[in-house]
Amino acid sequence: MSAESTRQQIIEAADRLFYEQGFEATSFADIAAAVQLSRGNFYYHFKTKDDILQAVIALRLTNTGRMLEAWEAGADDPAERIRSFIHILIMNQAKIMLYGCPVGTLCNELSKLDHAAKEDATKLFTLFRGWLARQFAALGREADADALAMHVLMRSQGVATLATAFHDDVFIQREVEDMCAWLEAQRPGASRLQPVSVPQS
Amino acid sequence: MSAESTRQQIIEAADRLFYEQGFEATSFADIAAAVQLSRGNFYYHFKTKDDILQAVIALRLTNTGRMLEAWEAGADDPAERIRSFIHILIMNQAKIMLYGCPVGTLCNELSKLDHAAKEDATKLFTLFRGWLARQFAALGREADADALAMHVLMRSQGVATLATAFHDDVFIQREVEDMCAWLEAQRPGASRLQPVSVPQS
DNA sequence: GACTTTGTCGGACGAGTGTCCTACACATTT
DNA sequence: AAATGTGTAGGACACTCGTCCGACAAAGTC
Repeated sequence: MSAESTRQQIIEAADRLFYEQGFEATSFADIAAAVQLSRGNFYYHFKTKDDILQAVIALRLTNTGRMLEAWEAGADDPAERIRSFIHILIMNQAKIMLYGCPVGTLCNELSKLDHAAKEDATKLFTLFRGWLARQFAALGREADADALAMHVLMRSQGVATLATAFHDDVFIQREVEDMCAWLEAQRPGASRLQPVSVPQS
Repeated sequence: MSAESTRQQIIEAADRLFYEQGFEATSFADIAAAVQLSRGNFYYHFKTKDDILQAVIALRLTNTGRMLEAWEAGADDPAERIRSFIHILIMNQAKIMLYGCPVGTLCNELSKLDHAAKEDATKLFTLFRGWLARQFAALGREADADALAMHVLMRSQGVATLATAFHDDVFIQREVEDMCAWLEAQRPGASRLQPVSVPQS
């Protein structure tokens, strides 16, 4: 097998395992078993575990960028694009209830470990943040686009954390709908007075 | 030193270290060093690491219960009590920006480890959830009290996660204010039409 | 055919892990 | 003074960890 494709397989397996088990709890042996390689052979592709982490973060940055481009190509209305973001909570519902948000949980773990790559992991958030802010600006909210972006990001993180703890898909559904209602209320054309945004039970 | 007080010291040190470093990343040796005990001596007080985790969760449940009682005693207005909850984001700002929410990060970690104690950790959330729901019910929102409680919990978790990633105290301040504005709008007496709830930048 | 490169294998390394045991200092009781 | 019980110390244990090495097979190059 070519070195490049083996390397890619390793990164993808590590990506999945870091998500499902966490970075520290995933050992070289785990990844090696997943791609059916000897543990020692790893050294040929990655000198250290941190190298794998860097590669995984780079992969996630690439994939995330592609996803954002696809959402942008898929809709002209900025609000519709933001809804695409919100709905990953539902699309990835099952995995989120098991393992949480891949970005949030990784950032949390690396922060606790005081790991050198924690700033790199935060770049994943920054990518979403910038994209969301651009959508809100396109929606006519240039002045507070970044604050609105952080608000959406905040909600998605909160939903993911509680969904993991309570395994409650009804909760996810309800909060996604509430988030979409909030989003509609952010259009500059919308009335200053809005229906009270309440999670319906 | 009495066994009871040594045991208590161990639990408190473990509580802090589990929060700051995470459960798995904290070793017996770390806790032993923190309370200046020999590592081997630990076995006298705790048979396994999981026992310490159980004790830490029990301690947190007790402390949380006490805190909730204090908030209840400190204000008659349910909204004021809920604000007490919201403001822990500001009171613990510094620690949250470093280590996140003690409850959320623990639940996330234990979920990934598929640890037996993950349900016990979730009880910490359940404690807050029930208390918040009772406050919303007292506010006159019996019908959707639990959904509102989850909504507040969700927001606090989201704020904590992003605060850890971005180390942004202005963001925390802004979201706390937005949350308090949202809270006021939940009073049954409040107009059906509300000012658009927007995080101010 | 000889030689180099590439990718893989099995295993060794030192360190650190959770767990567990024995020995001992001290206080209390008999 | 002797015996007992409590809390601590130090280290052994079996194991896993990340890291790293030397050997080797397959492929390509001269």
